[in-house]
Parts: sequence; structure tokens; C-alpha cells
Amino acid sequence: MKENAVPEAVIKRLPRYYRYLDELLQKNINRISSGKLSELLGFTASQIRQDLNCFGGFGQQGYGYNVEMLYKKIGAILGLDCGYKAIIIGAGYLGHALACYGGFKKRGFSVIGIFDINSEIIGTEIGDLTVSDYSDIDSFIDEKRPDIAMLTVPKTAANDIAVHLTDKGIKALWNFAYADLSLPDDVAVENVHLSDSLMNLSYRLTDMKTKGETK
Amino acid sequence: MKENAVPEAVIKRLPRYYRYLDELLQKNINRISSGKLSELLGFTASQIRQDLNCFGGFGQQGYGYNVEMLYKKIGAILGLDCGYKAIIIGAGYLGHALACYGGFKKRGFSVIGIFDINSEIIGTEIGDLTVSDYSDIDSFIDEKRPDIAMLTVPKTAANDIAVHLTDKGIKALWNFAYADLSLPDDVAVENVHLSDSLMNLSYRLTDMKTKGETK
DNA sequence: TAGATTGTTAATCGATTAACAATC
DNA sequence: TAGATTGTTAATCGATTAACAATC
Repeated sequence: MKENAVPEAVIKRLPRYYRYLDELLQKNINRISSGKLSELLGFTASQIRQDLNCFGGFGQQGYGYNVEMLYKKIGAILGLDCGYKAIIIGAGYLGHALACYGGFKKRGFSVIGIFDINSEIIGTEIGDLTVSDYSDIDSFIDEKRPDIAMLTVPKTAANDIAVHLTDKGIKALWNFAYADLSLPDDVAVENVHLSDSLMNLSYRLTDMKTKGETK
Repeated sequence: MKENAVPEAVIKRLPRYYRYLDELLQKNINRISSGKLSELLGFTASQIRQDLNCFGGFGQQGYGYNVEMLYKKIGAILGLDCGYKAIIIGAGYLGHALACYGGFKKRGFSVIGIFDINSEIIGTEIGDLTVSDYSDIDSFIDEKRPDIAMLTVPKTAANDIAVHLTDKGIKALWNFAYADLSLPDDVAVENVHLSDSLMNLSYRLTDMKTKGETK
């Protein structure tokens, strides 16, 4: 029952397993070997067996893996069956996009509130949510106990808000602000630094061009 | 002049260097040692020296690094001085968010067009751009020669659009659709799979909770 | 010159791949 | 049983860290 110290690299791959297993399920494929998964995912068969074995023997020699069982197991490992409730802080375009995206719901997350400080936005409707005043956040958290806060606020405001939310007991932050948050380490922070991602793309584009010239 | 095979891990760290060097510049700090950078960035001093040396000797023994010079060098390595032009395909909330975000401009990118197929959206204004009809994309590309396409379209449409754009000569795709694109390998693709990111956060939250119980 | 700090080599660590015995 | 495919150990590879001579 105690599966300690799963390598970070393995965790990063789990969502990808989950997505492709979902696709297999939808095609009514209920059995798969590490070799076939390898073709599909682009990981080596060896790596796949190694990865899955971090969590226990999910397969069967001579047979392979049961797709549905594997899908459920990985979902459970990822915590997708916990029914985590999320709030969005910042109702700009990005906040809107997150509120409207259906894919999260499909993976077991629910967005139960969206907040802003702009009085022109407060009260407007986004899907089935109404934008609330951020100054009401404390009582909301006390009542509804959200698990995850999605931060789509300007980077200057991000750290103060993050500190406040974690003081109120929120243990997971999905941070879209282009800033690093300073928080106690019993808080999970996942940064989505879009500028970093774009610069990475830019590097590779530039690198390809120079290699093309050299050739 | 030929600095081959820079490790992927180093590239991933470059945007972070760039961001913190920018902050140092804004504080008028123009000299920094790997030790100080280490405190700031959370990389080890050793790693920082190793990283920077992939591109040549930017520092000076007994002195450290010149912040402005380093900032410019890293910017150049990332291709930020190339003045890359981008188009956004998909003018939903996410497309809007990207179009309105000022941070890309600051890093040398310009968004020169935004496209959609929804006739209700076509013609509306987003910042200083007007949403164009995606069916006009070919002539636009021929005329304006954008370098990067940002894909914020439904996952079912993503691959076809990606293939079309790369056929038209676009060599870099920033893909926000939750799908993997099948493209020739002279095309740079950077995926932003937000669901993966959220599941990663979910894993860590879940993992923390179980560890808390065990303790 | 003496002190500081890089550039660079060597040692360590972790992750990936290969191989194969176990077993369904 | 024979064939397939896992679970797992060992080998390889790459990335990080430590150490220190070079040198500003």
C-alpha cells in the first residue's frame, strides 16, 4: 500500500497514459501490450512497463494490460476520483477560457466559483457561474472548501493572493501568472508560464533555421 | 560559432534565466555571480556555470557575469531578437487571452493576425486586431509570412489545421489543443496541454494528503 | 599581490534502455 | 504445451553536483 518516491519523470507521463487509454476505451479496445502502447505513446515498451510497475503489477504475463483497469488505476493515482473543487481567481479572458473548458469536468474537476475585483465584471455570468467579488472570498472558502485555486491574475498581484488563499487553507495552486510564488512547502504549486513555453518554441525555431543554413 | 547539441534540459531553463536577469536589470544591478544567481533562481551555482558555458564563456573569473550582456546573449539564443510574427487560429477566450497579453510583445513577438471560422466572431475587434475569416488564411500567409501559429482550436480540428498551416510553410506551432499533432519533423511544435498540467497538480495534492495521513 | 569567481574536469546521481527469467 | 508478454535486474546514458586549477 505504501508506494514511496515515484520519480517525477513518471508522474509527468501519467496524464499522457490516461489520455491514450481513454481513446482506446472509446474504441472498445480492452487489452493492450506495452509494445502496442509504445507505438501509440512514443515511450519505449521498457519504460512503460517500468513506469506502471512503480504502482504495482497492473499487467499479466503473456496477456498485457486491461485497458479499463489501467485507466481507472491511473485516474485514481492522479486523484481524479477525489472530486476536487476549484475556484478561479481573475475573470479575464484566461479565467473565462478555464471556466468554459469542458475537459476539466470530464476529468473529475469542478469549478465552483470565479472571482474578480473589477466591479464591472462582478455579477456577470460565465457558463453557469456568476463572477463574485474577490472581497467575499473568505466566507466562500469557509463554506465551500475548494481544493484548488486557479490563478489568472496580473503577476504583481499573484503572490499576495496566493499567500492569502493558502492562509485560508487552500493546498493547491494552478498559477498562470508569470511570477514564482513563495509559499510554504505543504502547498502544491503548478506553474503555467506561457511565456517560457513560447520562448522554448522560439529557441527551437531559431535552432532549426541555423541548422538548415549550416547544412 | 558552432555550438552543437545543447541539452534539452538547459534550453528549458533559459527562459527562467532571462526573466530573472530582466528583473536584475530593472533594479540596476549589472554584475552577478553564479552564487547569487543560484540563490535567486534555485539552480545550483555549478549548474548555472555549466549551463552558460554551453554557449561560450560569458563570465569573467573573479568578477562574475555582466547582467545586461548575459540578458542580451540569452535573448539572442532564444531568438527573441528575430522579431517573430505570430498568428492566432481560434478566437475563443483563449485566443483572446493570447491576443491581449502584453508579455509576448515585450519579448519580441508580435501577433499580426487572428482567425476563426465562426461568422459571428469574424470582423470583431480584439485589441488592435480584427478577427479574420480562416478561409482567407492562405493569402494572408503568402503576404505576411508569419513565423508562428498559435492554435487555440477544438482538438478535433487541430491536426487538419496544423497540417494545412505547415503545408503553407509555417515552421512553428504553439498548440493549445489537447491532441498530439502529426507533422514533419522540420516543424517545431510546443504543446501546452493544460489538462496534463492540472492532473499533475492533482497528483501532488493527492500525494501530499496521503503522506499527511501516514505521518 | 590576494581574493573572488569562473571554466572545466571528474564523480555522482537518476532516468532510460536492454535483456531475460518468470509466468500467464 | 508453446507463445506472448510481463516484472525486474543489469547496463547505459545523460544530467547534476562537486572540486579545483586557471585567471581576472
